[in-house]
Amino acid sequence: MSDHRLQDAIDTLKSSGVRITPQRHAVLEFLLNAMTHPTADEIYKALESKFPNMSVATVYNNLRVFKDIGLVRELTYGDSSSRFDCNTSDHYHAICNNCGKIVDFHYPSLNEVESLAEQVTGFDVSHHRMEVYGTCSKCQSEKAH
Amino acid sequence: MSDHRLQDAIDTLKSSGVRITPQRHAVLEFLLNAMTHPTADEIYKALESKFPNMSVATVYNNLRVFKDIGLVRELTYGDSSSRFDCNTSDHYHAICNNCGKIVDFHYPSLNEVESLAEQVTGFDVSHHRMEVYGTCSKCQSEKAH
DNA sequence: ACACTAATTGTAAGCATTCTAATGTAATAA
DNA sequence: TTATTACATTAGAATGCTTACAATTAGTGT
Repeated sequence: MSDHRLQDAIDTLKSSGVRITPQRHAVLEFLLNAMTHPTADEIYKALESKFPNMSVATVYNNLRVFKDIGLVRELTYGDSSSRFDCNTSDHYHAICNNCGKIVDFHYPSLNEVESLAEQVTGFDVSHHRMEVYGTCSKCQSEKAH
Repeated sequence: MSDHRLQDAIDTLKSSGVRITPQRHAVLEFLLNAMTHPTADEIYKALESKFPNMSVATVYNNLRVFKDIGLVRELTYGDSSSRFDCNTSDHYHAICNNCGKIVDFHYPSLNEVESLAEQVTGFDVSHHRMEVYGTCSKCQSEKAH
């Protein structure tokens, strides 16, 4: 299932002239299989058993490469470190104020907002971002006690 | 005009048991009059002629106080430092990919999104955030040349 | 296999933000 | 008014994330 997405991503990289190194492959594979939206450090820690000599810089370098090519999105919330999301299909995020959990959800794209913003601000709008914040179901039930 | 908002803000602070110090007053006043969404450092630099001995920590401390009380919102974008917005009325932001300019715009609140997200994710949603990204009119005309 | 060039590594450096301990100051009650 | 108390400010150190750098290593096309 994700083999397909992985192969597609590798093809995209190759056609951009990017070399496929073992570390790069591992970071990409980890991101594609991740159910969460990991930080650079989480990726680094997850791969250090397989690549004991890998540098944090390598993780950051590769994330930047993936981002520039459009394979991953960088998510910046209030907390200190960025998170990375390789799901490039249109979706939004719900973020728990209590535990930080991030859940994806789908919603028809807000094209109207973009076009209204263009009229009002004079911008040439390329994309938008939206998140909802609240309490996840787990934290809700824990608070009930 | 902004005297009114300033006085309201001060009243809110007082009723929360927060003391009005000269530095605090200055940070608040600067934010209320700012047409932009300044960073902590921009506030610090803007006030250093009036308060040569003021510490950066004071700016951060006061911004946190204002934020906790709900007088300002912290905006975290991709760039390194947070920006602060004292316009608590419902509005959204358009951000220029080229020069970083931030322009406010109004749009009917996206309540539907919040309620759909609640159904799909099981979250108890408190609020949402949205931005559109693109090229501002100034950068558009500069690129034309 | 060779050569070319990009990628990785380890560490240092940069930057925004927070922490700490000492000092200062506003508000309150005696 | 004065003493007390709790909160604010200050300066600088410390933290944590991210990037820069120079040297080494290793893909890739021929």
